[in-house]
Amino acid sequence: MEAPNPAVPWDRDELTVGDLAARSGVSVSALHFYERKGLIASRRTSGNQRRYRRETLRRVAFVRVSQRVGIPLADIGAALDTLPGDRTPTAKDWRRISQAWHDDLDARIEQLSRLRDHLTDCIGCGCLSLRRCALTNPHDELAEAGPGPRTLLVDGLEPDGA
Amino acid sequence: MEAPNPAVPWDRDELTVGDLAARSGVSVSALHFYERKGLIASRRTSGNQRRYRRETLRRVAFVRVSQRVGIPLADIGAALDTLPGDRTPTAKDWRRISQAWHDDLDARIEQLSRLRDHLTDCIGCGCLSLRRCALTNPHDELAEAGPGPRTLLVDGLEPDGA
DNA sequence: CTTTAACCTGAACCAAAGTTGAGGTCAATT
DNA sequence: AATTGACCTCAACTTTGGTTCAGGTTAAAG
Repeated sequence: MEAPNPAVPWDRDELTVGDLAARSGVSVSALHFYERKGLIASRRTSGNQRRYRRETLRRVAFVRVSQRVGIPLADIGAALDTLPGDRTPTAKDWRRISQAWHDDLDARIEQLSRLRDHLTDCIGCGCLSLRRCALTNPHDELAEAGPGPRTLLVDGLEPDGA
Repeated sequence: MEAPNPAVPWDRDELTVGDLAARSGVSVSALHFYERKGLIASRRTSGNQRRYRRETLRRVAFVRVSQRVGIPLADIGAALDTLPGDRTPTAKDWRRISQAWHDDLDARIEQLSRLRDHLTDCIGCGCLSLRRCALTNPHDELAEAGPGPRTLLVDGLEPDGA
């Protein structure tokens, strides 16, 4: 049993979407979604079913790890696009694209730490006064993405009876 | 000029939505939105226009600061709901509810730091192997909110030719 | 008194990251 | 051959934090 059978319609090195879901822990619908977004790819059987290369497992793992780091799917896709298309990515390839996330994490940790320290100041002085508090004043840009809701304008506020 | 005029239709301690927008830096549409969500409140003039108490400025400032910290509006609203309804909140009140964000930031910074260090491990070993890598294995729960995409299940993966 | 700026409501729309459901096909087992 | 479970597509729906638009009212200034 389990002898290599060249007649099976798909190499047992290929995974069905259900296999991939079970082994990656990602739902089938999410895998379809990732594929629509170009994060993973499949070939189709004669019956139009997806077959994934084993390598895809690693890609999905990378996607999930990256999401935990807080990277949006679009950026993850861009990183995956820098992997070589002509050969299976090596450990070195993965190391390279992971390094970007590491740097990103460093930066975000530092921003959050600064934010926390400012918050401590503000708690200390009890202010939350728009004019004085650095927190309301995002001169250091943080989270300035998306359809922005205007910048905070902050002057002329102090005589706040409340 | 500027003598206290008791006949003006609204106390100059009240702000129109435009005033509040200008002074807080938040758009009018966002203020409407915050009001629908119960984060701020207004009285209405006879002509159905909003008038905000000056105190509202501080609430809006708190909302924006909290958003920078990464707190969702619903949680901000819940925090604001713990402020006294019968009197104007004091500096001590603001300090109290800000403290929660500080603790939250601390926790998130620590989680991100752990994540970064795990990532360093994984970069070091080049693995991203689902079985070995702690990153893919969110036993320490992080970002497990929302309609969750199942937990990662991770065993039986190693013989990955890719 | 008229004009204009600011205000009102409600509905529709945006992105992200999927989920859910309907209606239909494929494949493996009995 | 029939059944069952896994698969397919497409469309609609979810949440968060708003923005934009249409159509109509109010208020302040000239």
